[in-house]
Amino acid sequence: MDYSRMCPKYEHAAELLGKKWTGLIVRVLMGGPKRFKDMKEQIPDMSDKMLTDRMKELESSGLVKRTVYPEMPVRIEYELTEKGRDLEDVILSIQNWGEKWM
Amino acid sequence: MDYSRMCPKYEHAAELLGKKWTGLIVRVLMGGPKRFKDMKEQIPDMSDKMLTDRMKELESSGLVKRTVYPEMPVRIEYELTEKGRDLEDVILSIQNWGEKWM
DNA sequence: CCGGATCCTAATGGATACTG
DNA sequence: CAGTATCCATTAGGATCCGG
Repeated sequence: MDYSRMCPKYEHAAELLGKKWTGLIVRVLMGGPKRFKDMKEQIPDMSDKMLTDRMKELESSGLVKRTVYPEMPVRIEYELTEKGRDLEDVILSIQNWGEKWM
Repeated sequence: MDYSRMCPKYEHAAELLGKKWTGLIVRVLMGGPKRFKDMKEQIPDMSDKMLTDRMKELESSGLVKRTVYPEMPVRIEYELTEKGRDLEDVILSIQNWGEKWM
């Protein structure tokens, strides 16, 4: 049995979730669509670069949808896709474990 | 609302699980106590150093218990603690999500 | 058998300043 | 408002050799 080749999907998912800020960002988006500045307000310890980097990752992983509203000034909203919303169970189970043991 | 200070336990847990090999190691140990060489066999892509580093982390985090049997040659076994075994739900929920979406 | 020690590279995290 | 760009420090990951 070779676990390193057995569970690539698991590994990929875990590495995604384990990156710093990712879980917090997903949690914020669980509250509905948000703008860049909204997220900065709710996670003030995170730098602009980190937020930008993570949003790009989340978008390219299909967890988040980015919509540009061509107003003036331009408005951009981020919202979870179904794939992203489906993470809720995972996040709750990590949360429960963390509360119990950390 | 400041999420970055709200969820330190969640963050810590997620970063632990997100590190490479950690999930696989815990999965292997779910099958019962294992020796160093057993784990290398089941996760052959992982280097000795990675296994050593992860086992130390897991031990100092209280997920794994290390027992030395003073035989000749010395035998060392690693097994999950209750804290470690309690991760099963978390791992399964990541697994389910990964299978569905990745 | 079970690592430890060393060395190296790549990836990540972050501070700061700037822009359409 | 919603990012870029730059630079720097730290960490993670890994190859290889060594030792009780």
